[in-house]
Amino acid sequence: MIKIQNDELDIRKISESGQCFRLNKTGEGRYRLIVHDRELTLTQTGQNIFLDCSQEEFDALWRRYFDWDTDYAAIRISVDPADAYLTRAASFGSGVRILRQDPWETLITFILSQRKNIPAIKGCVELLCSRFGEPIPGARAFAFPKPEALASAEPECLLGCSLGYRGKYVQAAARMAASGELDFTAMESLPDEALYEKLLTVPGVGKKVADCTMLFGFHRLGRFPVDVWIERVLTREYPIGFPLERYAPFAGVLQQYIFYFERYR
DNA sequence: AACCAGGGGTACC
DNA sequence: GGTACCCATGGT
Repeated sequence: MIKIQNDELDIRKISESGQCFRLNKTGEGRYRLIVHDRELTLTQTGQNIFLDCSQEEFDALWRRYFDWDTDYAAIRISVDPADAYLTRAASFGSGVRILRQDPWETLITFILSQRKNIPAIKGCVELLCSRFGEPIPGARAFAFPKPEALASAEPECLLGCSLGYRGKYVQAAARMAASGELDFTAMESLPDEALYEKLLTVPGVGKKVADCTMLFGFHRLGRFPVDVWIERVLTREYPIGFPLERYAPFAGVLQQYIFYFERYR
């Protein structure tokens, strides 16, 4: 058990932010996070966050996962003071960070996010993991399935995970990943536009899912996914357009603040 | 460019 | 306990 402190890290807000579907509340101020083959229990009271891991594990894994070295306070301070809406949204969303999730898992979870609400997405993801993922020793939890496991899955079994018409997209993406046609390591080093084009070749991936995969899975902080919530804000608050250029290197962080603000204010 | 896809969550009655 | 409506959309 270790204690960490960071004014710009709010576990509750991140769990509600809709970027990660395996960070869930298990009790008062208590959360469970599953990443790769590890389960982490987090407890937050005010500024203090307790993690049930060693300092070595934190340094080796979680520090990077929580994007510890990005200065979110500086990003919030850079917001144009004349932009009252964005100032309010960034303040309300402070503590939200962009997690460094696994690109493969991010791609699949956002493919199956289409036309689903967040609780429904979480349910689907857990079903997929319990049926196709490896059990995590001593954790009563399952890792996210590997591409091979989903590539060879019986279609009926995928449908049993409430994937609906998304089942065929998930399987096609899994086969592309298993065959090496989608090489996530190689994709890491592609420039934004090339990565975007590559993701759009995956069945079931349009602009929104490609942008979410880039932002949450490849940590391309400049990407600005536009979903129904953001669309409403753009038409209501930014009729002449959102100043994307001004915030180009980290527009995605502001998108997260806006999304969180719109959903929970 | 309008329309459909499968089905679960949720508000409202 | 019905039920109408919504949902971090993409494909046709």
